[in-house]
Amino acid sequence: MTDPSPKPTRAQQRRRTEENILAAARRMFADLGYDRTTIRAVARDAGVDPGLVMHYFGSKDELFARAASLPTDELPAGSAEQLADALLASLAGRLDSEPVGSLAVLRSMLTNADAAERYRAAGEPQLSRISAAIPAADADLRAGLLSAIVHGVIIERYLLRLGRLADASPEQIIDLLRPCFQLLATPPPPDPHRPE
Amino acid sequence: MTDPSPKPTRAQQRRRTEENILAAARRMFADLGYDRTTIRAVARDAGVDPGLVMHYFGSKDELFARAASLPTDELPAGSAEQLADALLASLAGRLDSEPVGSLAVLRSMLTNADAAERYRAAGEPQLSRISAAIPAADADLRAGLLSAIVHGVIIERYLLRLGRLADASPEQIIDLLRPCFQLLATPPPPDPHRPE
DNA sequence: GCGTTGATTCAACGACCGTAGAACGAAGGG
DNA sequence: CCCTTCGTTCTACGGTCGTTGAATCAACGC
Repeated sequence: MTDPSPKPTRAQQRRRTEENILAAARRMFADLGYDRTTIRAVARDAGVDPGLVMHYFGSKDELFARAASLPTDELPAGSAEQLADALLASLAGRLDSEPVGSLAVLRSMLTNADAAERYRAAGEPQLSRISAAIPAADADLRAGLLSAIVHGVIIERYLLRLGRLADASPEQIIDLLRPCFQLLATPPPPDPHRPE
Repeated sequence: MTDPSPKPTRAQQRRRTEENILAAARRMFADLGYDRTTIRAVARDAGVDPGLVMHYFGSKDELFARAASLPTDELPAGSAEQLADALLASLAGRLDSEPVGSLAVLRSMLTNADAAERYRAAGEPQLSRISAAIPAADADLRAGLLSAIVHGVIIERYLLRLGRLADASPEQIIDLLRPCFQLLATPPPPDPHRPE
């Protein structure tokens, strides 16, 4: 039989430890933010020497860049309503599987300019996608508000842990948010004559 | 004539420097967050010696406590609709006069447990006030969402500076948000028989 | 087998931080 | 006028941080 774990080859072991370090880093960046996360603590958490972290990742900044690279959800093309629903679905996904990666960026970006830039770069295209789909003059603003709501919910639930948002079911939250999203995504039909 | 500024008395000078320090601290805590704000930098910004900051405020924590003490807006009693409007008005106020004080807490609370506790303590009573006024079984959750939206807008506008939210007029934002707030504050009338 | 590579550790440097306490010097009360 | 008060500065300590470079030692190619 091919015993899978008698002696990990050197390359395997290397990748394994590197992954351990990255996992520990993600955890700490999400919990503590960039500044309070120390390379020494990450190394201790991963069971290795601080020097090794430097050897693999070069610097704390690069470690953060590697740890906080998050796959951006792909938004499908479609009408504004469909886009709003997709946005809600994406939020739901981030709500029931606590997104350690994006928490790391969110928590860190408020004190780390690099994290802020990274997040802005990742978020802007989605923002303009949404904005483009909204048939209104203030589409940009509406898209910004949708984004603000998503961030507000995530921050309130995972970072501030305020009120009942922390332990509500994602479905409940989504259900309450859906009408708001529809309202923001689809402005009242642009009839040229005033209705009253 | 009573010349107001030939020789400031000692007490006056003392209070003036103390106020300078507090102003510098508020600015830095809001811009950089708790960790990146150093007593040395605050002192430099205020034009005094770091030791003086310690002498006046005792510790960095107490300096933060003094700098970040924010007057919580009083929410008037009333129906859920009125409360939602009051909440919107409060948000509008915080939107057009950039609230350095509350930014300091908001930015710091994500990495400083003390700031988080302070903010939670200040926010909880308002939350339950709102919750109590909403006639629905999920009032707590609805209140939490209202709070999340407020925070999301402020964070997106001042901290993340994402999209068009950063330079939109408060009135525009409020107008778009009002229907959402009404929707969340006043659930569909509880008619016992299903409408369809 | 043997020299080499590479994963990993160790010890140390310089910088910066919060904080403490002594020292100075002018304002204020008697 | 002198002595006290107190606003203010200076110097220094201990600690932690990111980062570095040499040292160690097992895995690997030939």
